[in-house]
Amino acid sequence: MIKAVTGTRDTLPSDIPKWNYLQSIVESVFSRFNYKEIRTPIFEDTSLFARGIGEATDIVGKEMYTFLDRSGESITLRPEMTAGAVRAFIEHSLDKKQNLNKLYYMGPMFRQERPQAGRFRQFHQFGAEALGSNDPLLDAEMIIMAYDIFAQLGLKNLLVKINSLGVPASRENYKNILKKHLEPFFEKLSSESKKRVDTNILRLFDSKEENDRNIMENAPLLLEYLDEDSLQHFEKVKQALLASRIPFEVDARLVRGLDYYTHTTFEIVSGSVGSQSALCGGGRYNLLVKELGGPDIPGIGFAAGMERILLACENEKSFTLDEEKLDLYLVTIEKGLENFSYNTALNFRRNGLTVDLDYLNRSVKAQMREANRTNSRFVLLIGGDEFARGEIVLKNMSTGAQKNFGKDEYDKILSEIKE
RNA sequence: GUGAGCAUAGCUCAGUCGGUUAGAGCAUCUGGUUGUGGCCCAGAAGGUCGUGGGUUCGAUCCCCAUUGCUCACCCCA
Repeated sequence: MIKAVTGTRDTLPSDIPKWNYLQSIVESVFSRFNYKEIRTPIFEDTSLFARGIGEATDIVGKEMYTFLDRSGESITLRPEMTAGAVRAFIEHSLDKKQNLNKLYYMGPMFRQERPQAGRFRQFHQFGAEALGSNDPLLDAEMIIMAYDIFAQLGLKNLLVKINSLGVPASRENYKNILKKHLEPFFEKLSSESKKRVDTNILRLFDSKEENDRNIMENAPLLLEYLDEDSLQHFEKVKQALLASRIPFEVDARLVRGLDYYTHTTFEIVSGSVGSQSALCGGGRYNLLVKELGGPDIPGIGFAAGMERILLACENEKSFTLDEEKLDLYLVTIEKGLENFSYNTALNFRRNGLTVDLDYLNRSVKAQMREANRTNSRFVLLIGGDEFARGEIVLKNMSTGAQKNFGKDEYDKILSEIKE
């Protein structure tokens, strides 16, 4: 048997309603904040991600689905959306059309990792990007939108964490201070952390090694070394969050994995999923647009993992959806009337009802069971004495009451069903 | 890439201290009025016990390998 490739999943008809529900909430929240949807290709030139996300990151280093196409181009399935959105923004000079572009997206992403609870190789994200303003209110807006979406889904067990990485100058300065501080402890660090001292020293705060954690416990924090502008920016973000009544905490150890972040970074984690608990993450990236060959324009964005969100919703039973119902099921009692039933069904379908009927030549009992199984509100019985008199019988499946109609009285039947 | 656990019917799982016809619940199908659902009752269908090899008179059960899944690490949404 051929099965879905490792880390990919089928979304079966029974799964679709909750996905649609999630998507409808995402769309409604984003559009109320006046974000416009953007769709970009699922694959891009490999160099876009190498430059945009950063060569040193795990995503680029070991997780991308990269291949040569038939003409020898190196192609990569998008592992995240920001790089593609920014590429499109630059390519179409969106900054020339309006000063601030507020964009959102939804779609599949690809990373070749070992699957785990809440992690897949093809997974889905929604997210937003605001390009063209350094206003801290936009930083807060991202967090508010994400939080509002989660809240509308009924999620409870959430924690908003924010931090600031400042600007490159103060960050470089701080990195040197941190490096000096760690020198006496260097030999005690885990081997992974030793490598990171040179490549990405901030990530040492992320280490789960007991020993590393102890060492980092007393390390100086970046927040203490931010320049004045960065501190003010961060302060305004916090004020906006306070005003929005979203609970948050400053986590000076929150360091995000992508190279392009400046100033604000944030993450919302759920206590209701497994160890992959980040439902969304994002931050400001004032250098990325320029890095990708565009104008010197600031940006901020976030991305949220839809599988993780739905997992949290299921574990918390945070919402329930109505059962899917049919308006009408046609039961043909008598052989030879199949065409009449079929055409009658078609007529009601064209009048906006959700209608089905038997295609398996089954007994009346089996047809009734099918009507029940599909949660049909009404059944139309076709055949027998009534049909010989020119009538068909409408049965209300919740009350069991039956009513006769002339077999051409579609309008009467329609209004009976619609009320 | 590393580690651990699991693999029996469509689904969720029993079970065999190695022995002949491998079970349950749910789901499916048929019947219980010649033309009426849900509940109930009766019955049916459905499994080469993940795959390959080994041990044995005999393996679904023990051993080895392999594949897949799950969870965790790394990292991330």
